Amino acid sequence: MNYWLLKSEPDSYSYSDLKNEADSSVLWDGVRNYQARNILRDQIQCGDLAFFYHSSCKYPAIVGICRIVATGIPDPTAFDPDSDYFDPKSSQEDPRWITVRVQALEALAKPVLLKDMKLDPELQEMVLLNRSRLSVQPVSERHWQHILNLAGHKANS
DNA sequence: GCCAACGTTGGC
DNA sequence: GCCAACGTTGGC
Repeated sequence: MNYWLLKSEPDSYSYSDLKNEADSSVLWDGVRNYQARNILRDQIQCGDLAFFYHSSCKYPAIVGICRIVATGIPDPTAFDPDSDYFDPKSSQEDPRWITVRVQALEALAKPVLLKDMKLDPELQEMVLLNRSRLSVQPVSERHWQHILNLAGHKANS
């Protein structure tokens, strides 16, 4: 079991939007960064957990928990000429963009603000604080548990 | 809205 | 393969 962090701009797609989906799940489409794609394609496994992070907003923060419920899915928006994410170099036979389906589990009791994470000595090594532009990123188990504690959740065992 | 960081593109 | 130009991300 591994842990991840997924970013989304709440003005375009928020954690509550995910909660409101049928089955609280959605295909994580539209990622067009190769490093993020490689994580989606090669590393994320079914059953892994991910934080849902709100970026580019007034209070950037981790706001909820999701579970990966399906993997290895070609991103259909790459095949759609009407999509903002259309990529003519991606074909059905050789899809360039592979992604996963995520399901909302629960919102954090208290969102964990970026500004507080920046001040927390335990979290200085987080990818979020060092490679802030990567939209799909790993979270260590230690950081995962620490953030859950900050969020007012009981630690898992 | 600004701008630093950094990823991508394309000419050579 | 280098690197300048350009585009995007995302915090502030």
